[in-house]
Amino acid sequence: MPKTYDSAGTERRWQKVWEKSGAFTPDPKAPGEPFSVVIPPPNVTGSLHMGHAFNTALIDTIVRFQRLQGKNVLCLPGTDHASIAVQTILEKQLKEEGVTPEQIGREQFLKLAWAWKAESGGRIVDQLRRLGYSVDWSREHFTLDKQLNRAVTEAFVLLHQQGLIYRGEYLVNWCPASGSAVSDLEVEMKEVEGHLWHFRYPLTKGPANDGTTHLEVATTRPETMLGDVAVAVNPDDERYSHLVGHLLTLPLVGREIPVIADAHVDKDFGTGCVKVTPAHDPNDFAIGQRHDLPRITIMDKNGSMNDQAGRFEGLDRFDARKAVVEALKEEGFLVKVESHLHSVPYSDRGKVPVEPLLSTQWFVRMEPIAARCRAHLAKGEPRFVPERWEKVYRDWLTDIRDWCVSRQLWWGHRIPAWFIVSETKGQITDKTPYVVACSEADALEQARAQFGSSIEISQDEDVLDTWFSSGLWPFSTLGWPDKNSADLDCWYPTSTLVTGFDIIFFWVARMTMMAGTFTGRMPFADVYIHGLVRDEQNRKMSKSLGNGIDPILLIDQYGTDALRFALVREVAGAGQDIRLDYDRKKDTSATVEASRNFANKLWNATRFALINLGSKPSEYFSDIEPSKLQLSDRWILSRLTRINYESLDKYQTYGLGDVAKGLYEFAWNDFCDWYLELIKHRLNPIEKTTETAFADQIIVRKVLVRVLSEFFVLLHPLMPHLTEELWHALTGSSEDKLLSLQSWPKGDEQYLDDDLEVSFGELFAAIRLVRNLRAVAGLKPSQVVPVSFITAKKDLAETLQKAKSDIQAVTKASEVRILHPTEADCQTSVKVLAGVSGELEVLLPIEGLVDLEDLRARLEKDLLKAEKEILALSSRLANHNFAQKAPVEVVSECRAKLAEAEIQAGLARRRISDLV
RNA sequence: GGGCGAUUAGCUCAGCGGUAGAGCGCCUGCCUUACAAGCAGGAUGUCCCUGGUUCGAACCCUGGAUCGCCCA
Repeated sequence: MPKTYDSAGTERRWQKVWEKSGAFTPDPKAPGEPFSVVIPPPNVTGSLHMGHAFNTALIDTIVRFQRLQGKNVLCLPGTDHASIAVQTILEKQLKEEGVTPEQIGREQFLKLAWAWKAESGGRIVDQLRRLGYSVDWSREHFTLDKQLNRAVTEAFVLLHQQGLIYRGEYLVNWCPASGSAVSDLEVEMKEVEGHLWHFRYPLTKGPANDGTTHLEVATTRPETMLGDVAVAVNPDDERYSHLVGHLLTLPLVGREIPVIADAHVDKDFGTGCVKVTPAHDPNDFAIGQRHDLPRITIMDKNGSMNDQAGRFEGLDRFDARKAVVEALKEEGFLVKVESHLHSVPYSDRGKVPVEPLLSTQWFVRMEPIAARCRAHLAKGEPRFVPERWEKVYRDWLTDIRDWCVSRQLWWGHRIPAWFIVSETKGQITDKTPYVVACSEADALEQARAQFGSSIEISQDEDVLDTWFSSGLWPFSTLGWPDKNSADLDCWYPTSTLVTGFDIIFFWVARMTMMAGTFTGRMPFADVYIHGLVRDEQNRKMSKSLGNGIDPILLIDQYGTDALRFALVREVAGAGQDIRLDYDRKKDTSATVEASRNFANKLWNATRFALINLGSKPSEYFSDIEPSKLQLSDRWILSRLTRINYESLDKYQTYGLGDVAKGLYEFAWNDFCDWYLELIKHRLNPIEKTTETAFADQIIVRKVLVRVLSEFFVLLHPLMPHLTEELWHALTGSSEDKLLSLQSWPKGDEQYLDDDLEVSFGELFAAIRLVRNLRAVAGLKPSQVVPVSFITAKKDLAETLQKAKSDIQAVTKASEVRILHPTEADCQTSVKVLAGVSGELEVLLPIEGLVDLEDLRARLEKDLLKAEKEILALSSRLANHNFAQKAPVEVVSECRAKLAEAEIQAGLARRRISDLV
């Protein structure tokens, strides 16, 4: 074995072996409780980012753990077609070539899109493989593949049959950049420093009774005044109530518009007069509905002014704003301009302000669907981890709005609706009748039944929101709508969904709604919500900021296992964002490097074991006879059992960060730093020939392989490649026997020993003290000196006595003596180096080498600490309330501590006076 | 406007009623035949502020500050 672990070669090799073995391709008929996870399908928009790596690390850890529990585990992979994102990329590419999508046509465009999918999707799938994802690639799906298209079509038709889909003219969020409607969720509100313009709208029939000649309105969007159809005031606003019903003349346009009263107008905002533009503002749209006002659209779908805008026709919406303000100013209607901070809706994808635009779209009626989810949630379905996200989810379901599902794009699931165009002279208008069907043939049949045989139909040009297909993901990928799918029977509902909080509404809620509607069940039992990976400045990683950290770069440098371990280890506070440190100049990450070092540590610990196991390591995988164990063996076996139980518990309750931390500490501190050091002298006994030394060598080898081989199972979900490699190296198993498919070790309860672990804590403190004194004395590692331990504590003395040879080895002692304070020789040695730990004194009899002042300072520090503790403890005990009200065990513990501190102080004092 | 989260060592974070921890960084000494990606030893904190509950608060409750997020 080489001295350092080669992650790259090892990882690649096991990834191939795993995939070839079919270990992760489960059989629905196999025994074992089913456990299933569908992965959040990454968009085929480029390459994997750190968020995917994080999500993958968590899912794969869970899934591999469940496999070790003997479950029949399916982890189903796939990718998402991401309509808008992909279409945007392609359009940009075409634009560079000077071509528009319209010029090449739908068919050709889709060919390009599929080519893009093949390339980008392929790259992403390769990257998922490099993360060591133990998914079943034979069941891979793409949200736009045939099977899923069938599911989407079926779902749309069923929703339509149930009256949950409707088509209508509404104000939608129009993204001029992508040329499509987007849903409410795809709109992001941004605080923008804008202006509030005040205009004067004159009364049409001259001054009113009180002499009023005009009303003053305030707006943040002056260009929309071209589409104004009224001015609204609050009915309780005495300033204007007498004017309600009067007509105003709209400047620049000349249209006569009424003054109306509407309770939703805020009297205190601006002038209390609101211009009403139903076709361009959601609030105004509502006012328009209440007052039966006309809707005048003044913009086209590119965001420029249409023929309703008169002389402003053709101007882009932002240029039109300037022009309208200028014109109003020239004609004397502009009163004033104020700075004004307000929220502007931006398109998530297009990164431009969304335009509320009147258009005919398809909608899903959400309330009845959401109500079903709320009923499930009341029964705890699904269960959110951490719990607090449940409220977020419930609140959204409670105040839900209908979902605009049509997108004016080509890349996506085409809406299965056909217009009977012959009814409207070959044109598709808002009034054209339509049928919804699973196929064109069905549609034609339906249409003929309704409208006669000589009709012509034409399919809707639009596609569905990508999330519509993602919403079906947990069951469409398992075979729905097929009635008899073995996969669906076995693995649906799925066990756990793991995803970021940022898509609870987009995805989690859509899946529960779709699943509730089509399967009558919630699609997963648990939802494990994690945070986002942020950059070193705590910023969200994003393409536009260019602050993403490429996981592959870190994998190349430190290995997949190191990256995975680092990510999971940081996640202890579940649901919290994690910040990954990163040096952009050097492309290094100290956090991941630390995990890489951990991997290397384990590599070397195994290497050490193999060096010391002789020619046939496999001989030591046999039962351990407890009677032959030494104290340190019992101690490490106790620790092993404990970490086994703790890890099991934490894995099951999604405490993955705790598992990682616990295993790290066990391996590095308990096993490497202590146990391996304690047994070195037994593995290489000086008197190799004696019977007892030989027998002891065998037992220690057995313990060594037991601890390591079990530990590899416990760690395997977190560092799959490394553990698979080391487990094979240690056990000598052939490649067709995989650690990935082993069982979780049940843990040997007989070794759990609290008292032993406590006394080993004291033992370690004593050893540290010796080392410390050696450092003070400036002793070279090679110099051996005798060491005396003096204590009145019986059990501690016993432990020390039993571990005497171990202590001698790790303290480089020529001789170890364990003495009771009454024994004379400890009193007489004046020229010694002494230290105090708890109720234990340590003496190193060496002369001349010591800096006495250094030692005095040390002892005085010890004394001070002890005295401080005595003060704190005794004053607490002096408090009657404490003695009376605190639990007895706390009080007695306090007394014990005080006694110990007093002994310690006494020892320190005496040693100081001995120094002279 | 409503809600959620965070605030602990220089940095990243654990701890969530019994008097403060880890990793990294830092200081000192070591190439001690598993590992210098390492070993041994060491230093480091008004646990954001404010009241309160309690024998006892980093932890629970009031109020506030700062930062971040979600929904209107």
